[in-house]
Amino acid sequence: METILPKFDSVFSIDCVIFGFDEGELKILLIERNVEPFIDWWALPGYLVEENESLDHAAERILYELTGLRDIYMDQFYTFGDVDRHPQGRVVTVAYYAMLRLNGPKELKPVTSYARRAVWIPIKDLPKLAFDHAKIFERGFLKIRNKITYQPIAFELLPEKFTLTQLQHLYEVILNKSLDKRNFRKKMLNYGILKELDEKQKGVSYRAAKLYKFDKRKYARLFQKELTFGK
Amino acid sequence: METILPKFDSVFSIDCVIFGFDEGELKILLIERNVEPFIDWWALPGYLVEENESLDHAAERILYELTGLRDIYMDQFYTFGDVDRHPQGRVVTVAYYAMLRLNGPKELKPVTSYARRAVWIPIKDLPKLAFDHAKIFERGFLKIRNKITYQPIAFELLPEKFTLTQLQHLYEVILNKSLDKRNFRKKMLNYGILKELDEKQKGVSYRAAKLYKFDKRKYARLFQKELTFGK
DNA sequence: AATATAAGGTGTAATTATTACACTAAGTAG
DNA sequence: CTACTTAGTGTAATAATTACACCTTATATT
Repeated sequence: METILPKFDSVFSIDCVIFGFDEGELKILLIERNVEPFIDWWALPGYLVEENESLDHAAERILYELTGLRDIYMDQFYTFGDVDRHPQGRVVTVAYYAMLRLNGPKELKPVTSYARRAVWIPIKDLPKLAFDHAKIFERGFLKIRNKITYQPIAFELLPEKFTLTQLQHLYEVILNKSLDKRNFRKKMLNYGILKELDEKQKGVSYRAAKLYKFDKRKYARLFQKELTFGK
Repeated sequence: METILPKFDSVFSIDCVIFGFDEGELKILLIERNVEPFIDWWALPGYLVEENESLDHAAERILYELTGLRDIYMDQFYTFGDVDRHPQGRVVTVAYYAMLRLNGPKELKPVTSYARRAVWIPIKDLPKLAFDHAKIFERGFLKIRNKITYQPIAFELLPEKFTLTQLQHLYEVILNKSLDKRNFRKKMLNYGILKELDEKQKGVSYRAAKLYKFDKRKYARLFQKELTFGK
């Protein structure tokens, strides 16, 4: 590995692809930058790693500063280190994704100096992004699309109580294909990681669906098992 | 992301888990360190990233310096950034794995200053490793174990021409379980990514097995498809 | 009260993939 | 020519995946 430190000025940052599911759409949280470079551009939330924090800690901090939320499922997925990815010098960035239950406001007032505001934006109409953030987003999205086929991470995006139709819809949005209702239910219920509640949906203008809860204990058992989806 | 650079002295490095398959064993390439810290310890090959090279380039360079080989399949798998992982300061390291056809000598004379020598060591008897390299190895190994179940990366480890038994043995070593010969062959041949040759093994003191070649064209088609293994 | 609307909820048969399992064939060495 | 060692092969049972359509239930409307 390494010998005499440091060799040249370098710095690393964290960037986060924060997914949320709302109004039947998959969204990510973007910030409007307040500082140069790329001032006024949309960007992924991210910032430099502090001197005395681990990468994971930095990722959690950045998420907290934007959303006020802690203890969110985050996963590191790739590190981007092209020489010219930052116009002001060498910055290597470690990318994380997170999945959030969306229920708060659509626009957040972040408690950071570098972002004017943070907004949930549907992934199907993302604006141009600063730096190489479009590439980072792409890779993060690919990651969760793969992951969802063998690990039920989708639950992180749903409210605590949800209907099977909501769950299916989320899968469809992430996988970008439609699934067969009967097969989907059969498969999901077979996993045994859903707890059927004695409750039904409220406030809908049609037949209310049963609500389900995600069973974390049983989920843990399935953790490493591969699950796939067909049509 | 980032604003005014840099904030503090920091540096990043690459560490490589380089797999090879030889004498029926899965091995990795370790170096004996020539410099402080951890002088005389075994470590994963790795070094600081240069000012004007990308991460991928640095990984390839490090591999080249050790083995003289270029154009090897390498994949970034995780970045380790605990504050205290390096005794001399903050070093974030980006880890790559590589897979190599092993046919050269078992000990290499690396053309680097920081390594006294490089040796292929079976993963089942790894020595204590410098820094957090044991953790890095573990994660890399886990990665290829998962990956091999859905992508035929195993071919990178075999000679150009190989027998089905050799291939099966490699799978067994990586997955750490024995597989059924008939099922394994059926499945492998079904993928259609093997080309049967008109050649047989030479120099064995028993019935010689047919040799196969890996068909890269067809492999590319299967690339994203998931393949799993049972017993 | 009757009707329309909209989503909820359900089963089966066909196909495909996975698993378990044991013997004969072929070549080499003595 | 015999013994040894690995190569090579098929089938039946089980499990998983797919394709596919109708009735039910709650609400809203008249």
